[in-house]
Amino acid sequence: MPELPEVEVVKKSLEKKIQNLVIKKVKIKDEKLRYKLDKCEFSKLIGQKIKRIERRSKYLIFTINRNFYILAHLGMTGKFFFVNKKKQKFKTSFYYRLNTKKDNKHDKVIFIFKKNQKLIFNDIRKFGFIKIYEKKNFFHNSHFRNLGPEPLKKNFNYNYLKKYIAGRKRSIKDLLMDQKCVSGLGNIYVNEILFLSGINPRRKVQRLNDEEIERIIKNTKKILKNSIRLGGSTIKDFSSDDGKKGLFQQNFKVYNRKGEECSNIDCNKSIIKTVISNRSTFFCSNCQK
DNA sequence: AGGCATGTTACAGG
DNA sequence: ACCTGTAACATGCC
Repeated sequence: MPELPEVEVVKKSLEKKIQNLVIKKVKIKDEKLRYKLDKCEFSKLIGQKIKRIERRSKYLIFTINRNFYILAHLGMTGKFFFVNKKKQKFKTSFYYRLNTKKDNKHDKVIFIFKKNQKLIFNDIRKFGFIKIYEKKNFFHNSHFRNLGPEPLKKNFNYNYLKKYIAGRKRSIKDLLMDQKCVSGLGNIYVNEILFLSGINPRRKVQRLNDEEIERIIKNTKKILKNSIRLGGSTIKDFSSDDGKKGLFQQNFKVYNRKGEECSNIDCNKSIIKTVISNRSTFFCSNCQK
């Protein structure tokens, strides 16, 4: 699920459901995630209230009673489920039937609240993590130390990117995926941003002109906002039955569209797939120079 | 069977 | 010390 828009959608959805709930119990079903889960650390949360949830880059931050923080990252396949009093199970904003067999196979952590309400962290590929921090240790944690600006904030702007590019020789695709430059973008959205900007993903950053840098900034914000509005992207199709799954994938112009005709009106070339910085890269060689 | 998948980071070499 | 590229992590799907 997990580039900035998806994490933002999860945040908004969870916020409504678990804010001010008191953690009665924590069950660790499988301690093997990117970082091994520590049962002792999690037991400190019992009796504490979840005050609020925030997002930084692709990380979720749960503030617990002003004493602790929970830091979570979804990796490639991490998900949160909420089970309410009526045993209805929700995946972020997507409604799920309970007990659809294998959907609990990769449950890792279950937080239990009053009236048997639950928050479940589930992760198939185990690239995600959940860590507990005491407040005093949280702000200089290793995950945040090297993060660049939030792409939707004002400090991600022309002047910033122009300065960042100076002296670097990488491709623009590589740069936008680097969390030190700007934090929260991933492979899908970078492909889409460069298509909308008409810039070839292999282009070296030192060869971008001022107008192109400005265009990249504007289009980054535009695509992220639009995706959040549509509930993010859902690549594998889930059996949701309230129609509220993420819809942005229907707006993909290049990602996963190898061989399809370019969506620009006056272009009949087909989308090319290649590899840049170890990741699948899609673009139109006619529209992206 | 083999290749590929929305991410991060440790490490090597320049 | 900084910059860049590669491999590794784990599981499922096509």
